Amino acid sequence: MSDTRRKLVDAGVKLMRARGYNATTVDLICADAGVTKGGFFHYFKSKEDIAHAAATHFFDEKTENYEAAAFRKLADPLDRVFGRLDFVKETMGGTHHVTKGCLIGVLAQELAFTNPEIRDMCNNFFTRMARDFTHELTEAKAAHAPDAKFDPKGIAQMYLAIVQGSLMLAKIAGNNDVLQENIEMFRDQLKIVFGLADKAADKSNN
Amino acid sequence: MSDTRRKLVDAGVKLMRARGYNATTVDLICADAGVTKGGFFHYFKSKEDIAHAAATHFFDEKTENYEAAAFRKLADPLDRVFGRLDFVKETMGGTHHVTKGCLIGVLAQELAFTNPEIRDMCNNFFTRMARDFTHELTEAKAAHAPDAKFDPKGIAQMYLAIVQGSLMLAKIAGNNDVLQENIEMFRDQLKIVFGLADKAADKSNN
DNA sequence: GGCAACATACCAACTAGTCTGTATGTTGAA
DNA sequence: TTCAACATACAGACTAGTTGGTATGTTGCC
Repeated sequence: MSDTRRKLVDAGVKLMRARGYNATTVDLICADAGVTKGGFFHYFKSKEDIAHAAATHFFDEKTENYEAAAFRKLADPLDRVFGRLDFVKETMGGTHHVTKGCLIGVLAQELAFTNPEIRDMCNNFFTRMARDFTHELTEAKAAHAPDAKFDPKGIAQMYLAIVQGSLMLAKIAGNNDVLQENIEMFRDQLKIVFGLADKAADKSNN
Repeated sequence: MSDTRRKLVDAGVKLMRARGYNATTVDLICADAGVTKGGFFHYFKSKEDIAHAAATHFFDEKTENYEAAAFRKLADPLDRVFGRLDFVKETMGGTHHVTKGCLIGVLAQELAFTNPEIRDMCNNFFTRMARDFTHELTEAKAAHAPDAKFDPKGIAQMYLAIVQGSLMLAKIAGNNDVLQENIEMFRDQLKIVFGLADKAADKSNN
């Protein structure tokens, strides 16, 4: 694919992630990418067009990273479930690296009521994220807790909400502690749900 | 206080909640409030000024609603903890009423990296929300599970993230199911943490 | 020479904020 | 009581700058 197009998409991801959709102007994207307006509109028919491309690229890249991650190759599906949590903790930023947030989340918050196309795209991405985790939870349940009554889909939705909510709070607070702590709490919850915790109340940190 | 000013604040809350900060123009607020530009700039020195006023009004109103809610009068702090969850489920929309989202969350997502003043204000509001719930959890712990090792502050942060994340997902999905389900899952988690669940794995819904 | 891949100049609409004007109080001294 | 002096609460035209998008080049490769 064209190098210019990629530069524009990268700039779009970077800027919209930090500034949202409306505050990211076409000129700003052009400047950041080192491309002129003519170049921009050669590849994208509108600003909304590059938002789609940027979100899709962002999602695809994250998906590829997940597919390629070490935890994906673990034999036991439950190890993959917990491995995912470690992976998120690492990639979404160690304690000293503040998260840049999730582009899908930013677009979703800003455009949910004003741009149906982008809203639907975000909903689609979120649905796919949840579905992916649901599959893994379902396998893990079949292998380790077939009689448990929890709903893998519900857990996956919960996980998505926790990550998205924590990313926002981390962004606002200026550090990743909330994200790290909440993932650990979710891990404890998962352990309980899978019957891996001896004493429930002893598992929370601090 | 001036009726005109209140109309402007109400319009600001309504519009920014739905459209975010940047897509809400001063003219739009004026039109919605039935006030002219001169009137607007008589009461607010800038657009950012009304965003502060709108967010503050939104937060104060929510806070008052919480203070006045029936669950606040329950004698047992643990009843108040669970009562809060019921209250949120009711007020944030029954199944057929789609949430309009949280103004603080919208402003936070959009302006976290571009407007330090508004970011700090949002962080302040979130901190106060978490602190309020932390107090109640601390009391409940002292009364019902003094030996449990869970951290009330961590639980409160988790709750905040779940609510904010779920509100976003509900907005995007166009219905409140995620919010309702996630609050129920959080309730189950709380029960376990407080030692109220007989069998951990049986408590998740569905 | 023809077409893709840009570059440059430009435009109409919009946007936050200003400016001048005016109607309606309020106040305080004669 | 009255009236000048001043304050408050708007109204609405205006401006300087911005924005998404277009129209028209130019350039280099097949």
